[in-house]
Amino acid sequence: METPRNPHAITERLREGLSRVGMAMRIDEWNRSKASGLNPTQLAILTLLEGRGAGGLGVREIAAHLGVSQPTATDSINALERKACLEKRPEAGDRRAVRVVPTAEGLAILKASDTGDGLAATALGALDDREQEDLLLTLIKMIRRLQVAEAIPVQRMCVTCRHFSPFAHADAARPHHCHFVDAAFGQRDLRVDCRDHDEADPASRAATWDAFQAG
Amino acid sequence: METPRNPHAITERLREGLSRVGMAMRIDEWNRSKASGLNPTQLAILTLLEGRGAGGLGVREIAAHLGVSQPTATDSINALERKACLEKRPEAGDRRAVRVVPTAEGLAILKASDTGDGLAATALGALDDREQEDLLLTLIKMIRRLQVAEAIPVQRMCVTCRHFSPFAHADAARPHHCHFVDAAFGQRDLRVDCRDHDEADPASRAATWDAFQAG
DNA sequence: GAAGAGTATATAGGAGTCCTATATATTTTC
DNA sequence: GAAAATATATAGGACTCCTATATACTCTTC
Repeated sequence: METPRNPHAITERLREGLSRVGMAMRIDEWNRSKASGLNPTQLAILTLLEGRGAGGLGVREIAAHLGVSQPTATDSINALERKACLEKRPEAGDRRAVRVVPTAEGLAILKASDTGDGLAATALGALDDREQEDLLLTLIKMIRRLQVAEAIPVQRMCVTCRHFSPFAHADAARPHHCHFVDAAFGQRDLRVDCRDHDEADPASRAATWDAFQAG
Repeated sequence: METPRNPHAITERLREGLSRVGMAMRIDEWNRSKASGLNPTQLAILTLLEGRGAGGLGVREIAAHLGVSQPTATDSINALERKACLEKRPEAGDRRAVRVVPTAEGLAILKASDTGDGLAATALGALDDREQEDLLLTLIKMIRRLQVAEAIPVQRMCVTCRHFSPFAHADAARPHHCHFVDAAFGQRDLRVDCRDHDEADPASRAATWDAFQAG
């Protein structure tokens, strides 16, 4: 595994590459934020809350999903509350806790700011269908590893969902099955953040992953 | 291309996935920053300057590489200057301009903070050699597209370098050649940010890329 | 059933990021 | 040599982000 000079591990170069792509995504987020009056962190919180239903999330959960400290999450939640984009509701049965729920106003701003194009779209546009699918599987693997290591909260991915049956069908284009919607779907349709996600228990998560990998 | 429900484009899910991995990398950067006393942005600037030699970079260039506004770059450069991690030297021949150069102190802090492991390493550890190589190629494609679109400054990648000859050798394990070190190397050794990079002119960049893609 | 331990959130305090708009000092161009 | 362009700095302001700690509950345990 000789390299031209100053050998770096491939993981180091992958990190560099991911970081460049990440930079483009940050620029996208700022552009998106200009129209809305909310900065990227605030948009990230609303995005997180969107589709989690009326139950909302606690402050601590939001912090974990954003990868920031709890006081930082409180800061940003307060900023959004001032702007009437969300509200804190008392949690029934625990008077210390709070449920953070987006307002209709907040969801409208979020929706309006979603242009759907930008630098991330440009970058992904360099890839053909096959490469996109491979990238999706690669990212899912990486995210799952982070979950298993308990470095990030469980994401709402198909591969950790109770409703997911990998390679349940013979059809190579649509081998998987989702019991929630009771329909077959393909590798490229795997979800990273599905609002109908229902976390499976650890044992069946592991079994599902094995079946997914073997398929 | 039916999906279980609420069909999202695959690009949307890829963006989500990249964003999760990016979050893990941000957490890494904060962890790294704790020991050093420099925050992630400051470490990013030093990383950028490291290996660019005594010539350094201008404020505007640094801003472009970080994807932030010029005043923001000035802010962070000043913070680093206060901490004696870099200095601003007058540019010979242009009295408006400045060359930002890291100090030995700054480089030492940078080096000391580089643990080499962390969440990014964990995530990448879920991949086998083949997947890592594919991911590297995918990222290079994406980054190149962003460069071509002039969304980000030219990165110091092999595929835009004057010294790079793609598929110059019959050896499938080491098909490429670097004229700077005059050695053959493989796909998985492609650089994302090589300090010996020498940007080729647009015409030969395009020709090199075509040859690289065809190979 | 009252300490004590643990958990959920808020506050305090402070450095620094990040923006837009604008000022200052030079080059460069016509 | 005036106007246009360029390189950086300043001003002003909203917030992010941290650590440490306070406050208010809830759960455990003797």
